[in-house]
Amino acid sequence: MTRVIATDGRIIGSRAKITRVRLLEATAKLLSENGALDLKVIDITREAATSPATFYQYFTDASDAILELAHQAGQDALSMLVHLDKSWDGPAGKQHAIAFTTEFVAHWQEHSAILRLRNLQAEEGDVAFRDLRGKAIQPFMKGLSSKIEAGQADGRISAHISSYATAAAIMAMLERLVAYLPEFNRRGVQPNEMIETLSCLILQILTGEKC
Amino acid sequence: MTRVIATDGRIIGSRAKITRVRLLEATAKLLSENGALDLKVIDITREAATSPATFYQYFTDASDAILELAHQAGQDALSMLVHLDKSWDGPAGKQHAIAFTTEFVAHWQEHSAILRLRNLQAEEGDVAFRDLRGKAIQPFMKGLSSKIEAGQADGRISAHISSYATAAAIMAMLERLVAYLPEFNRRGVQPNEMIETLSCLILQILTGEKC
DNA sequence: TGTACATCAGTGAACGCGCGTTCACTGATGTAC
DNA sequence: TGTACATCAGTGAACGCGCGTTCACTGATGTAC
Repeated sequence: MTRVIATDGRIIGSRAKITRVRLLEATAKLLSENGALDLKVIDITREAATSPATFYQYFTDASDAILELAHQAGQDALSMLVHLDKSWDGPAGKQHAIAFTTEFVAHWQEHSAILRLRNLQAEEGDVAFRDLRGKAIQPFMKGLSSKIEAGQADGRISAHISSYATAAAIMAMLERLVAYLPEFNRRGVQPNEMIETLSCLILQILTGEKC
Repeated sequence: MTRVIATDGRIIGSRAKITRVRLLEATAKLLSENGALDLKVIDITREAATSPATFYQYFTDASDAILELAHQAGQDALSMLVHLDKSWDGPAGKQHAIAFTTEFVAHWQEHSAILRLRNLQAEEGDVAFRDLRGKAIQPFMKGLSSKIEAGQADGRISAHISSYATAAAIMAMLERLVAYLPEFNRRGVQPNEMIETLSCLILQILTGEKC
């Protein structure tokens, strides 16, 4: 994934890789501190203590760097898929649901600035971001919808709902609920209470069992 | 809400109001066509066939206009609250759920560019947008959580989940699922199928009944 | 182990564009009599 | 009903800033012998 050639055709060695990473880190930092609307290449290079010309050796523009960050965030999410591979039936289901939810929420909290921007760009029609998002979400959608389909085959879940739409609804809940966390804080709802509730809902949707 | 005084202290008459509306419409149009990242005051005035100086008579800057649009969108959402005032118990519940879901989704589709941006700004810490969003969401949260609390009082819903977190989860689902609609299209999931599924899930969460 | 050369990596400094913003002005509309 | 004046509304044109982007250059590192 990491390109081996700079934008001007130079071959990138180990030293250059470090600089590139520094630029990416600076981008991520500014993104979460100041938001997407005033991200500037010049600020990134200031933050990374380098020069604008250097930035353009590694990225064609700011959105190129963001795309890379979004890609990395997507990769980082894959590890939690193990929780979807297991069966959530029976008493152990709750533990899996909680583990999955906890990790998903933590992942979104950690990468919130980038994931938010990725989604915004995707929704505004940027093809590169849309593809990236599609690929990042696909394994989750698959894991969730196969659980629903299994439940439908067993008759535990109503057969006339769309497994794909249901999986999307769960993803929507997970992705978006992180935005409510600061509000939860203000209202005195504890994070673990929120995780607990969310896990319950997801488990209920996926297995048809109340919890 | 609509201010009666221009930024330079002039009193705004009926003619000026029309110009102001034209500027707002132009802002909304550009926002949904080109996205938030390259919205420019100069483009807004070009679109509205007026001059930059005129824009600054009515708004202090672009985000001032967006704030106003977001406010209007919030007002526009209030009408669907009637569906939450009714009881969703019994066989009629499904109809109310579908009506509510349908209107909510339609509302988000209509104002997606602005609501998306409002939420982004709110999450990135802009106080004005956060307040606006808080106020817009509040009646929905209240309507949903009181349904949940009623269900908990009846014993139909587990008592150890947070009604607030559950309400937020439903809002999250509703708000975010609109982003999946284009993907649904591509996969051949019909919009009404999605509404149906979403209504089922919400009804199940709110009443504890499978549907 | 040292020297010469090739290649990798970084950047100073400048250019130019386009946007945000404002001011001083013109034009349009309303109102008093 | 017309005229004079006050007020509302709109804008041309300019300023200046700051950002994106590039080029030609210097400096650092690696490698051959």
